[in-house]
Amino acid sequence: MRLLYPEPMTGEGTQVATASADRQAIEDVLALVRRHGGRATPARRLLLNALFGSREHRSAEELAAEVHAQAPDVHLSTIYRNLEELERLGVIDSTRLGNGPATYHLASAAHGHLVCEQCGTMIEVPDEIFEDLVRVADTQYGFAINPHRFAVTGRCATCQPRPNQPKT
Amino acid sequence: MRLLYPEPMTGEGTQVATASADRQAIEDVLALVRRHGGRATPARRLLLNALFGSREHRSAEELAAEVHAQAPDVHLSTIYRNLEELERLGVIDSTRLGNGPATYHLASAAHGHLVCEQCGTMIEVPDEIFEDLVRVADTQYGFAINPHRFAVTGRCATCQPRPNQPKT
DNA sequence: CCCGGATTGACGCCGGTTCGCAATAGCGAG
DNA sequence: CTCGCTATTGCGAACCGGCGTCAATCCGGG
Repeated sequence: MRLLYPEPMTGEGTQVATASADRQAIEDVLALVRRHGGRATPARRLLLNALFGSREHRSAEELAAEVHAQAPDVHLSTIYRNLEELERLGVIDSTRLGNGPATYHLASAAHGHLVCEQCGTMIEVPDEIFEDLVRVADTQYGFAINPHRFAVTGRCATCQPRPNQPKT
Repeated sequence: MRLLYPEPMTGEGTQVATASADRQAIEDVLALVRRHGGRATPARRLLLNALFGSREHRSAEELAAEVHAQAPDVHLSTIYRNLEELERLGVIDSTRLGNGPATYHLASAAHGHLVCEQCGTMIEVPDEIFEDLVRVADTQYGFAINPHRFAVTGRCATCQPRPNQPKT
């Protein structure tokens, strides 16, 4: 009935252990959750573990898979509910890239996304490239752009309609 | 069994007739379709009618509803197939705003979109505000942005955290 | 007028996400 | 340590937009 918590030394063999710095960050997040009337549950911890474990973009299903590796009966809907909660608290960002599932990552690793509408390649870009757009949207429309929640679509370098063989 | 075609003078009473300029444009599109090996079908015409009828953004279902007003048995999947086809031919653009259904509009009415992630308000903006972003993405990443296919999310003027709430 | 291929309607499936409900379990108070 | 309140969970089914299959139907060039 217990031992659901990620114990300090679990990482034997295949499992990549969460770094201790992350471990601390996770506790901080849980403290934040508690401060907002929430509770620290195993599922929550495991999800945070997965989120902190690697900084990459992952879909709800992928995160669920990771959580399941340690607690197979955490339900998908629980994952979704916790992701929603964590997003409300500003801990993570969710981004909808193209038509596929939404992807989630820590808000601290914030950045924009360029997604090729042909091959699906995703390029992470620093927020600075949105500076001008942000400014114009603000001054002209009073609109505050959040560059982390949407994907900029277009064609990546290799998928562009080439001027076929311009200069041999 | 017949009379599915929008006859030249149908617009009596409640139905808003498609303007004759649009009527011409529709024929042009159909000519284009034919040139690409496609055919001019009643469903196609009605869908174009709906698209030209008003320049606003509409979802597949909304367009279907409009088509159904004149031909109730046009199937939704036919709408989707035709929308897809028309997009391939460059006649229309589809844009995914937020989580809802995709919206479609004539490519000739091309523009960008700012969507408030709180109230859902959508602001149409001229392509020019993307100029800088387009340039930077191109020079730095070789990425050719298409500003018509995605929505820029953020907070509209009325949904922004007010300045009288200094987050102390 | 005929024929082949484009198009259609019917139907059901799909992936991603959400909802309703009853059971479970944090955690602060006592 | 126990208790109780309520947040949270598991479960399953619903939901939603969209797409695939297939046989029947229609367009339109010859």
